[in-house]
Amino acid sequence: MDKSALRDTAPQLPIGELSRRTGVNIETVRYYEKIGLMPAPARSEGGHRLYGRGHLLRLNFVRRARELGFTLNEIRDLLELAEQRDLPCAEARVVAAAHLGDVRSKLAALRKMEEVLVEMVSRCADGATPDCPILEALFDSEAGTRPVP
Amino acid sequence: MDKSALRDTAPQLPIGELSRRTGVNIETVRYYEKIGLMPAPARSEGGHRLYGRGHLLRLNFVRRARELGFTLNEIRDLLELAEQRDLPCAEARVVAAAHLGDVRSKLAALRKMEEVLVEMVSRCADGATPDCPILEALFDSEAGTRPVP
DNA sequence: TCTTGTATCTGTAGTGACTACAGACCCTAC
DNA sequence: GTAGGGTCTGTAGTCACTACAGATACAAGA
Repeated sequence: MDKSALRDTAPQLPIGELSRRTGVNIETVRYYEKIGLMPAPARSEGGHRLYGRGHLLRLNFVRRARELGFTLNEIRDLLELAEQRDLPCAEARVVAAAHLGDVRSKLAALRKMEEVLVEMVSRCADGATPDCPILEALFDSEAGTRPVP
Repeated sequence: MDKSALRDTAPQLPIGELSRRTGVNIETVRYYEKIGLMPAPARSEGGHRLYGRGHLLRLNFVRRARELGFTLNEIRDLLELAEQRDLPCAEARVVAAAHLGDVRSKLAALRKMEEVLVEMVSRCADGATPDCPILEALFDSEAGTRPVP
């Protein structure tokens, strides 16, 4: 891919078109501009934003990275790397690997949650037990209580 | 468990002690009071909050439910159920089962993310490729693009 | 050219679940 | 009485948007 295409900002698309082509909400596009994630585009005489191919590429990048759970700050870093010419790869790998670590700990936490919830719901299978095991489990102050030092 | 203990609000513990015993941050305790998740406790002459056993039970409930990923609104519902005497179980089960559904879809999404990230990071194994496959993958506007209707 | 309907503009405020202050006040132990 | 904690209120910040109000621009048809 030719990264210099990122710099192609020849005014062409209004914001609605950009939004439709990228699947990113109009308000979100403006928000990205406000926080400096998207460069300010050219404007029509009346003040409407006009985007170029570079904006399209960049916004697609952002969307895909968001879908993968990268934070906007991580994406900012990745975009900066993408604009450099010399070996950004090692650094991009660091960002991606760190993020993979995050994803994996979230996965582990969610798997535990799932386990406990399945156990709760199944213990309460008929939904007519007098003392609800779900509420009991949540009230049980022993389980999962932080040790008092 | 005797749920009427929830109503035991005889003033005993200052907020710091409650915080230590439940593992919930002091600021968070005050926040829960502000949004009506915790009932306002008694006060000392000087205006310091004094909590009873009911508050302790309730806050432990909230913490455990948060650890399981319930939202504060879901927890509000569960607490209301817990305070009713007649068969709240079926309803608690509905809340828990819906939440289990949420957890499972988050799990599925995270597993997909993990898969893609692993693939990205491994393709970039040496970190010295001239065209970084991580950045390429993010720029690739075909993959994952919303179909234009 | 005028009108109509849609697109876009700016700016502000709200979401959830907290966290982080500032500046004042209280409480306990020595 | 004083030193050092603990606690008070209120406000603002976080993240990543989303929702609105009220004004203005633009494109297509009559």
